[in-house]
Amino acid sequence: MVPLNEEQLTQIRDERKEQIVAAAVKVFARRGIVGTKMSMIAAEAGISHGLLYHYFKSKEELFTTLIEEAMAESLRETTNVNHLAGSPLDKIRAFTEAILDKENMEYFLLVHHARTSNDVPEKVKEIFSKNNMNVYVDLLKNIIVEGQAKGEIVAGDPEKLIVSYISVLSGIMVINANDMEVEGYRIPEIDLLMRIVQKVPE
Amino acid sequence: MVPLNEEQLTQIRDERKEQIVAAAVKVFARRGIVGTKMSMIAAEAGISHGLLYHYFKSKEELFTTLIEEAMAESLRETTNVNHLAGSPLDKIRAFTEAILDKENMEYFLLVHHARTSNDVPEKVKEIFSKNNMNVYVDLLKNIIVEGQAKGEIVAGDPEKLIVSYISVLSGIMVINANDMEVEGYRIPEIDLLMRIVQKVPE
Amino acid sequence: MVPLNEEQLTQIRDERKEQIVAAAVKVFARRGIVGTKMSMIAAEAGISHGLLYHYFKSKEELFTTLIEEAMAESLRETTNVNHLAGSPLDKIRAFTEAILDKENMEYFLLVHHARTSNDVPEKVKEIFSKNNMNVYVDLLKNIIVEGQAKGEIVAGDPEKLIVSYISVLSGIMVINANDMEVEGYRIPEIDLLMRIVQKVPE
Amino acid sequence: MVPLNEEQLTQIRDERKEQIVAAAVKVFARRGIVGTKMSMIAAEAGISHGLLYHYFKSKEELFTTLIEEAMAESLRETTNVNHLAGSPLDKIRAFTEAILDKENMEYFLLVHHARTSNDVPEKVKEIFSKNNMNVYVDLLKNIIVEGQAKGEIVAGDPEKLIVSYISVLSGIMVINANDMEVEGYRIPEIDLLMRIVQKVPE
DNA sequence: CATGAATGAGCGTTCATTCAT
DNA sequence: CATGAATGAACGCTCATTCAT
Repeated sequence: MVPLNEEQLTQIRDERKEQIVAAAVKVFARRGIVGTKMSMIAAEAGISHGLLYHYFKSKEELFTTLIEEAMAESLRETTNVNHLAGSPLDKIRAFTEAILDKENMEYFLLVHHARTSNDVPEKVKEIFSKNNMNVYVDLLKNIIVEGQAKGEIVAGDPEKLIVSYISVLSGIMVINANDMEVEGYRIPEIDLLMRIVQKVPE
Repeated sequence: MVPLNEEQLTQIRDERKEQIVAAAVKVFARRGIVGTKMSMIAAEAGISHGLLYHYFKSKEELFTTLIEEAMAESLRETTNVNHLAGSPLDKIRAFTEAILDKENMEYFLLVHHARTSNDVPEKVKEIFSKNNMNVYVDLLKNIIVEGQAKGEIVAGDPEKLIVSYISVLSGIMVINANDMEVEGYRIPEIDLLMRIVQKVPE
Repeated sequence: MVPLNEEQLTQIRDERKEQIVAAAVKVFARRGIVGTKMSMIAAEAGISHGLLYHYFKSKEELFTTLIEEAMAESLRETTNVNHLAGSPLDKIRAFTEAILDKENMEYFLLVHHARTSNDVPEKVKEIFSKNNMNVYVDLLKNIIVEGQAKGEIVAGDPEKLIVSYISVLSGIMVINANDMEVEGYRIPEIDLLMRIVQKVPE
Repeated sequence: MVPLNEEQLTQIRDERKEQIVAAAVKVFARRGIVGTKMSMIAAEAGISHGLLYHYFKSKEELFTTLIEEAMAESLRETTNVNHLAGSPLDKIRAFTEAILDKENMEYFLLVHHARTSNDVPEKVKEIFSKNNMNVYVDLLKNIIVEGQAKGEIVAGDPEKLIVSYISVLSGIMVINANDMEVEGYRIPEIDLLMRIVQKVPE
C-alpha cells in the first residue's frame, strides 16, 4: 500500500535502462541507424515501445548514448594497453587480441555505422570531429617507438604505422561482424596480422 | 516528329538504364539499402522518380541488379590476376593494387551492405549463399601454392591465407570508404600489407 | 502509525479533490481540452499523475465535473443580482462588474472551450443542451423590463437585449483571457459597455 | 503519352492548394491547433493525408500559412474602411458590418486560436508580436478623431475607444463561432453595438 | 518514353490509462 | 492513499509505388 522506495525504483530504472541499452546495441549494430526501428529494440528488450520513451527521449538520444559509452569504453581499453607488462610487441599483441575479441564486434559495427551513416545525430558527428583517431595514436605511439628502438617493430613513421594497423583491425572487425551462416570472410590469426608491424630479425 | 525506330529506342533504354545504375551504385554505396530513397537515385540520375519504375520494377530489383553486376565484375577482375605475367608475389601485389583502387570502393561498400543488411532482397541472399568466397579462393590458390613452392610466400594453409588476406583488404576498403575529410582511418601502404603473405628470406 | 480514521480520510480526500479541481481549472482554461495533458494537471496540483485516477475516473470525468461546478456557480451569481438593492441600472452595472471580474476569466474560458470543442464529453454536451441561456434570460428579464418601465433602459425586446449583452460580456472575457503581456485586446470600461443597454435621457 | 505541361500542372497544384487551405481553415477554426488532426484536413479536402505533405511540409507550415493569409486579409479589409464614402459614423458602421459578417467567423476563430494556444508555431508568435493591434488602431484613429470633431462620436481617448470596440466585436465573433444548434449566444444587432461609440445628440 | 500527382503502409513519438508495489 | 513503471492507441510524417496525362 506504499509506493516503491527510492532505492527500489532506482534499481528498476537501472535494470531497464541496461536492458534497453543492450538490446539497442545489438539491433543498431546489426541494422544500422536507419534500419533499426524503435519497435525492434523494444521487442529485443522485451518491453513495449512506449516504455523506451520513459528512458530515452528519442531514437537519436538513445543512439548517441550508445556511441558515447562505446567511445569511452574503447578509450579505456586502449589506455589499459600501456599499463600492461611485457615487451612492446607483447603489448601490441595484447592490444590486437583485445580488439579482435568477438565481444567487441557490436561495438565496432556501432562505431562504423556512426561514422558512415548520413543520418547520424548531430551530437555524434561532433563527438567524432573532436574525438578522432589521434587519441589512440597518442596512446600507442610510445609503444611503437619503444619497439622500434628495441628492434622488435619495423621502422617507419610510427603514426602511419599505428593508423594503418588500427585500420586493418577495424576493417577486419567490421567485415566479419555478422553471424551469417554463409561461408565468408574470416578473422585472420593474430600472428598473421602481427607480421604487419613485427620486424623480422635478419 | 518522326517516331524513333526500334534501334534508337533500344539505345535510349540502354543509356537510361546505365545512367540509373550508375546513380544507384553511388547512392546505395554511400547510404545503404534502407538509407537510400528512390528519390535520391532519381535526383542523382537527373530523372523523375516515376521513370525509375519504367526500368526497374522496384527498389529491390534495382539493388539486386547492382549486386549481380558487381559480383560478375569482381569475378572478372580476380580471374584476370591469373593471366598476369610475373612471379606469384607480383601477382599478389597486382591483385592488392587492383583491389585497393579507390575506384573499387563503391563496389566494396555495395557488397558490404548487401552482406550486412537484413533488409536485403531474398534474391541477393541467394547470390551470396551460392557465390561465396570459394570462387576467389579457387582462383587464387594456385598463385599461393606456387609462391610457397618458390619460397616467396609464407607457409601455411593456402586457403586460410587467401581468405584472411581478402578479409583484410575488404575490411580496409569498407572502413575507408567514407568522407575522407574527417581525420580517421587510412589505407595502408601496399608493402605493409604484403608482409602478411610475403615470406622474409632468412 | 495509527491508521487514519474515517473522518480524517474524508478530509484528505476532499482537500486533494479540491486541489486537483483548482489545478485542472487553471490548466484546462488556458490550454483547452485537447491541449491539456493529465500530466500538466498533476504537475500543477503537485501530485503524481497516477493519483489523479484515484479521484477522477478519466480526463472526461474531470472536465465534466469542472463544467458542472462552473455552471452551478454562474447560476448562483446571476441569481444574486436579483437580490441586490438599487435601481435596475444599478443591478445591471453590478452584474457587469461581477462578470468582468478577472477572477471569472478561467470560468469563461472553461465554458468557451466546453462549448467550442468537438472533443467535449457527451455529458457536457447534454448539460449545454439542457441548461442553455434561457435560465439567465429569465433571471435578468425582470430587471430589464423594470428598467424599461422606468426609462433607464433602452426599449426593445428584453430577451434579445439580454442575450446580446451577455454575448458581448462573454466575448470580452474570452477574448481577453490570455497573456496580457502581448499588446492586444482590452477589457472596455464599464460605462462604455453600459451604453449598450442604457437609455439616454432626451 | 506526354507529361502534363507546365500550365496544367500549375493549375492542378493551385487548385489542390486552395482546396487544402479551405479545408484547413474550416477544421482549424473549429477545432484549434491541437484538436485538428492532419487526417481531418485531408478528409475535409477529400484527399489522402499523404498528399497534404506534397503541398505543405508540416502541420506547422500549413497553420502558419493560414494565419499569414488571414492577417493580410484583415489588414486589407481594415484599410478599405478608410476609403469608404460617408461620415465617420457611416464608416464605423461599415466596418462593424464587415467584421460581423458571418463569412469572417472562421477567420476570427483562427486568429483566436493562434493568439490563445500554447502550441502555436514559433513563426506565428513572431507575427503576433510584430503585427499587433496598433496597425488597426492607426488605421481607424483618424475616423474616430474626425467623428469626435463632428460630434458624431463620443469623447475620450480615441485609441482606448478603438481597442475597446474591436475587442467587443472580436469577442462577439469568437463567442458565436460555432454552428451548435443549441440556443446560445447571439450576434447583437449593429445599432446596439454602435451605441458604444455613437454620441447621442443632446 | 517521361512526369509528377496521388495513395497508403509503416515508423517515431506522445499521452491517457492501468496496476504492482 | 500514493507513486511511477508499463502499455498501446493514435497522430505527424516519410517514402515506395502507381497511374493519369
